[in-house]
Amino acid sequence: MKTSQESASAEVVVSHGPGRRAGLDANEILDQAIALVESKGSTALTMRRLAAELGVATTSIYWHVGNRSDLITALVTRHGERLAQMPIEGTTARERILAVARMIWSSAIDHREVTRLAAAYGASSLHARQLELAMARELQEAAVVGTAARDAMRAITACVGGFIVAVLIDDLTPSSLRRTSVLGGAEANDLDPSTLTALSESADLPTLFDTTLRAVVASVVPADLSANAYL
Amino acid sequence: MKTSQESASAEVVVSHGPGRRAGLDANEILDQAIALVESKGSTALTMRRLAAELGVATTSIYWHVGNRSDLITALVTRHGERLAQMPIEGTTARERILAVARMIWSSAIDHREVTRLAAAYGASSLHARQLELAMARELQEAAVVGTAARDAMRAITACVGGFIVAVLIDDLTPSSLRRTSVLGGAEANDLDPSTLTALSESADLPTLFDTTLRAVVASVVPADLSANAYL
DNA sequence: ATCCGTCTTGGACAGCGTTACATGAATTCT
DNA sequence: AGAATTCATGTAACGCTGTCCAAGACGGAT
Repeated sequence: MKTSQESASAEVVVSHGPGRRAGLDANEILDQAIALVESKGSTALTMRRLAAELGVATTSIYWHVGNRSDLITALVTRHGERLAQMPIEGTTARERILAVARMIWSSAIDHREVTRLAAAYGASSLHARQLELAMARELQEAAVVGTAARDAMRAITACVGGFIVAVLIDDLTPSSLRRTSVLGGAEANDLDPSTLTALSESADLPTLFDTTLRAVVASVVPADLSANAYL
Repeated sequence: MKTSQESASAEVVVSHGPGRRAGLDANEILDQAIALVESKGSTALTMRRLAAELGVATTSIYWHVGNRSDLITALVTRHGERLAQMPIEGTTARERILAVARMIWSSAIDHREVTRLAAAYGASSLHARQLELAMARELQEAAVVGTAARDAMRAITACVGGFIVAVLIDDLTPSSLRRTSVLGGAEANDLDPSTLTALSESADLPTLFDTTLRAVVASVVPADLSANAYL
């Protein structure tokens, strides 16, 4: 409704400059919002609290960044751009693709609150946008282009996302319905006792992530000098 | 707005049980809640709306099922028990495990609103509890027990969950930040044009799910008469 | 000095989960 | 029978949320 697009595209460089009014900047709001989310948790991001943290009336935020939807979208986009700075290591194509997957995974865990916020809002793909583009580049380097590249990316990112929510859920759930107790405390059916005890303990997700994604990448990206993609 | 005593008493005059008190049952509340979620969406489940739908004061729900947390937990559990009724088909162990994975996937999509609710509350593993137990049984049939079974289940369910949220997100996102437009509308960098156009179209997730999970299962479950689990 | 576009504000509205308290009905006890 | 106790429900309120509206305050242009 408001002319938020105009101010956003205008890229106001002079935030505190003398010519204009000294006041709020959209970027300043987003930075403060990111800091608030990362320090106090994703559920702590409320318009009133953010405004109070900025020493500003609540409605000022609406003027600068619009909706709460718009706020989160911009926040996630801005934060996602910070994530794609690290270089990608690895010699073979598969290794480099796996490295990007690992980067998505680890950065999501390092900034789990922002990740949670993005997930709750359905903007996870927006959050990992830059990193997914990096993956597309690496896929292209491995001679995977077109619809094959799209399918490969979709499969890899789906599995990566699954592992991410697995971790994020595990340290959030009220521990009475944790996966471990949910499955471990099952009625003694026809399962091996060693399996039951194993299910009551949590798995080593990082190595499990590595093993599984190696298999997924291998099934989608042809080995060097090989042709066929699907097993 | 308030349904006074007259209308409430006029409706509840008939008693559901002979000896005991007439009135609400916890199961009745849960069934109505499930119906409400599946018809009006996961965000429509609010204590007041559910109470209004039952023709009851809001606090009655608190008396019967407690918190909103408890309500959702019980709801998800109850709904999850309905899902594990279909038989599992397939001859080889891998096929049967894949069939269970496919069942989790398809039932989550068929009841996507309940799935969404469970995911938002972090109770997805509780939702799929019965089906995951079925998978544990099939793994045991394939001679995968103990920690290996736990790791296999964790890997498979993580990937399944990833694909589920991929679908659930895609038909919820406000289409301006859909994955397709998010990635397709990227700044024209060093990507193949065919890849860019492919990224702007949505993938065929069902077949992609099948291919990917086949690879994951194969990497975790040893083939018949074979020994090694990991590729 | 006036006007106007930019920015900021206080106050309201509807809705949410949750609780304290009161009230009525059914069962049980005396 | 009548009284006491448990069970089930209703009313009203608290604090919180996102959002909008009308009205101010400031700076530059006319």
